[in-house]
Amino acid sequence: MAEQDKPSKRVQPRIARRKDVAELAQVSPSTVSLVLNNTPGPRIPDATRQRIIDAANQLGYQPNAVARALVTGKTMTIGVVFHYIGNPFYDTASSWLNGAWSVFHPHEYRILLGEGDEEKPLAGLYRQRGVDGMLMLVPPTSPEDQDKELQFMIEADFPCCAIGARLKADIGDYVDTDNFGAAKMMTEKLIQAGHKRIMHITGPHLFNSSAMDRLNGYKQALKENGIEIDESLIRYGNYTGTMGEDLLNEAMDEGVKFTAIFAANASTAHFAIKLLRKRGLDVPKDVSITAIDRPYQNEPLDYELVTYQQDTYGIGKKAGELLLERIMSDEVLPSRNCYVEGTFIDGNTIHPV
Amino acid sequence: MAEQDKPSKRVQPRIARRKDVAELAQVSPSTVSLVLNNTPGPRIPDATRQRIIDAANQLGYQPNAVARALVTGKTMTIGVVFHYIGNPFYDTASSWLNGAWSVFHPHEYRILLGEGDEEKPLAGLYRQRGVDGMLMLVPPTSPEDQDKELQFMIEADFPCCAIGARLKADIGDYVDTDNFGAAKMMTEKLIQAGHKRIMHITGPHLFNSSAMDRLNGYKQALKENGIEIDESLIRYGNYTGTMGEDLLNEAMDEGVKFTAIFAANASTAHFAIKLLRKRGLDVPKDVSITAIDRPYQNEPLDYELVTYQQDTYGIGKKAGELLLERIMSDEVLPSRNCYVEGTFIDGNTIHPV
DNA sequence: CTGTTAGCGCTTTCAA
DNA sequence: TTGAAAGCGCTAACAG
Repeated sequence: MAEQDKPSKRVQPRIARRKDVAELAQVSPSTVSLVLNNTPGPRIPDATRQRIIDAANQLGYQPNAVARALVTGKTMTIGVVFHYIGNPFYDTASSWLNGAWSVFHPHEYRILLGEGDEEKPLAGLYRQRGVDGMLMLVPPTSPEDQDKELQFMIEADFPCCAIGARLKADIGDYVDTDNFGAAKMMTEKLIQAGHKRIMHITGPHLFNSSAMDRLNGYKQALKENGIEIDESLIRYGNYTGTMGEDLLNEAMDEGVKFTAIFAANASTAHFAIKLLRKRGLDVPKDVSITAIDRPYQNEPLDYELVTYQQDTYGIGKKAGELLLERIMSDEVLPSRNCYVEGTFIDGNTIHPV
Repeated sequence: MAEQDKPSKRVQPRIARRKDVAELAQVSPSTVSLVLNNTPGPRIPDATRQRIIDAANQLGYQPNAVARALVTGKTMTIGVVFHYIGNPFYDTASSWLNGAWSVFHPHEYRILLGEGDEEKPLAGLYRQRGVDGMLMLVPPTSPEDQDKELQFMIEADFPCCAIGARLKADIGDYVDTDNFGAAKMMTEKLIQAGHKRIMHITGPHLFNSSAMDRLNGYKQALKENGIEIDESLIRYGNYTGTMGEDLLNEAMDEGVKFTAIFAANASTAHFAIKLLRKRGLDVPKDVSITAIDRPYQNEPLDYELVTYQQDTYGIGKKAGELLLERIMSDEVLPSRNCYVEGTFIDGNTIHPV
């Protein structure tokens, strides 16, 4: 009675506690835990066991996760952090999350959405909320951008996994598309069609490892095929279509000659195609184009981009698996880089030279 | 020393506790709380205060949210539940979430992603994880589908807010587009262009209140304009384009005559347009079309749909605000239905009859 | 087999 | 002005 008398205007039907179950089942609270948690050691007779289970059901009892977390030190919560973007949710993020969700949900882990804060993206989730592991979506590539909290977590062997950009070498897990390989492949598609003057419009290669890898894959393809790298053909963009459009416009104004473009992503390719057409060129007759990822596919386009489709769901799933494994393991696992295979999508944006 | 000796192979740099701060600052643990929480009553002298703050900074101390939650009863966590869908994340969900995030984040509330489970979508978040409030995305409309947990929460005056479909009348808050008004408007656009035989391809009106409201808005528009409702013109779909396509195909095979279509959403409209063209009809010359929401706008379409664009970000934000207000308030607030205004988008899919 | 006990880290009276 | 102590609900030894 007395304990219900906190002066609150909300009169809530009290959520059943362990004690309530114990009283109803005529046992002590710890026995309730023993039974409901299926604790291995002690053997509770079936009669008692059943009494407790019935009581729990009757009261709709579910153990308070907060109290449990306090004593076990595990919150059964995975932090998901989106680095350095204003909006924490965007389209591919959904499918990464779906993949991760699919592995965590069955294990009773829940996803807590991170700070989304440039200042302290990790501190809160790790130190305050006590998440059991962390999934970092597109963290910054360069070491100096990786904050002290990350450093602290790494030294603590805290389970974490990066997606979409790797951390410093050999630190934590990393799951992504093989951006190097994909870029190399998509460049080679153009080379195989006879192209030699291939422009590459990059992503933000200084801040994002996927953009860097794609750039390197492009270069490698040229090298292996005896094509000299011409810096005037490399235009440093940032994955946004409008930026890519401007860069291409600039290059064309400069009179740079090229017969093909490998665009770092679909949006860049899309805007490039728009611009080329605006300037009276035909795709692929005059300029062939490949890229990575597809334009949003629910809507019809009047071209079919030759591209490499990332498996974002698969990446999220794999990342979840690695992270879960790391969380489950008592040992400190070595860092793992893991590439999830995507799909080559053929189309009509390549024309033999 | 002894307390570090738990047999774990992970040697973590210990996260600083309140006690550590207290020792470093030469005060008692409770004084640390007093200072760091800015507790109103006691006046700690500035010297002590500063010593504590310095110590906290030096150790990177941040209060353990789990322990705090256990004693305060507030987890500073908002549960977000996606009802009855396999994948908890999808495109519009992102923008709802972004809106909600924008209000919760500054108040230190974090978002915990819900069960996504048809069995017990609410129980875990509410009873186990102890979230302070719940945002329900597209919950089922019909009372019998609203589970017992929801009933329990309602009786407990637990703060919750539905988005995208309302709960039973006058229970909890509800934020959405004014689907009735929007549907009425989009139907009237067709009527104003002289159309009288207007087909409506609905959403899942039995399970989703937005679909139901749109259907009613359509009917109301006809009524107010003296047009008799012809049941053969109402085709009961489920918001998916393919379903809409089949229904339209069926209707046309039956020889139903119509000069316009009000589609319940953009996907339905899109597939309808595709089908009409396939069957040799021109949009809008032969059939005019309006809908609600726009097709994915980053890609070019060869039509511009006359439609009503929902403000999903705004809806999420408003829902967050109502929920936060409810959480903050000691009193039990009355239920509120709140409509967030969208935008009429003109296009070229209406042709005067 | 089951109950008692000692915390997990914190907030919050209440004393000193 | 500060510290001591109780307790949030639970787990996990350890007794009995």
